[in-house]
Amino acid sequence: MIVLDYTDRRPIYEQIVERFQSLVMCGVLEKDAPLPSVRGLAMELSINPNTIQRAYAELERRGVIYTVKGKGNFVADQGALRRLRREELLGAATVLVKKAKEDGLEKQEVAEMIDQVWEQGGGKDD
Amino acid sequence: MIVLDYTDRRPIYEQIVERFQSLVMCGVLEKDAPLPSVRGLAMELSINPNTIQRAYAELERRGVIYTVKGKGNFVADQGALRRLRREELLGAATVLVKKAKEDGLEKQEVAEMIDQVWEQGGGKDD
DNA sequence: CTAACTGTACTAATTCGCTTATTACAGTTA
DNA sequence: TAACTGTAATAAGCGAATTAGTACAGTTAG
Repeated sequence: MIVLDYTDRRPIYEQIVERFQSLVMCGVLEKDAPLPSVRGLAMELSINPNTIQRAYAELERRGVIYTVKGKGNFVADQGALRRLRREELLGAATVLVKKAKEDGLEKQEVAEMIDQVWEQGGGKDD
Repeated sequence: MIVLDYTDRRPIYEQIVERFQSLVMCGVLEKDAPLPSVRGLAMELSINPNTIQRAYAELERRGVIYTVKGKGNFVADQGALRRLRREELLGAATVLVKKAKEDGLEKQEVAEMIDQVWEQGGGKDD
């Protein structure tokens, strides 16, 4: 369910955060579904429990999951998550626009590029 | 010409690389234009010459600039660069589209988002 | 109650990449 | 020759990420 990419420059706790966020967002993990235990997942990934702990703490801070001491971590209500994803989407759009402007492209050109990627790109509606 | 952002998580040598790449890409720096000297730019930015050196080495590796020992660094022919930036731009667009599809958005909605970010975002044409 | 799970907290040590400091060498040019 | 250019190399410092280890607290099944 979780795969680490050690060639990725981002820290692994951040990869874990992103990964669970995606799993929740796309419906694989539904509301109140339990996440792997801190120690269990650490064992499975052959990393330190502290690192999992850090990832879970961040997920809770973002409102993606909630914690019950002694029981575990569970997927939270998705209201906050939708807002979060909206922000991420805006972030991605901002990156793209920034690059495009740096290169002196016109808005029209970016729109065409989006159009092209949308059609060809391996997405959900294929 | 070069501004460092210490709140940016990326290393400064990478910021310098990106910055010069943009300057070349948008035509501010044309073919064979000289770049600031290693020591000079280091002085101006109050950082170590080694860091500039590293950035210039990377720019040369990418084919954005070329070096003449004893004389300086100069902007290379832009053929390779255009292809490079095009790829980066496509990458950013792909990330955006992927996220959007994950969230079940329509192409139209993404276009509107781009439009909005384009207008409000502090960009080149303000 | 006990054992075996859960999460939480904290400190020390390590590792790794970025950056600095410093020195030295080599090519160019006025 | 003097004052620029780039290049190379080593040592040191720093900070973030990660590990290791220990301890404490809540839950649950036997």
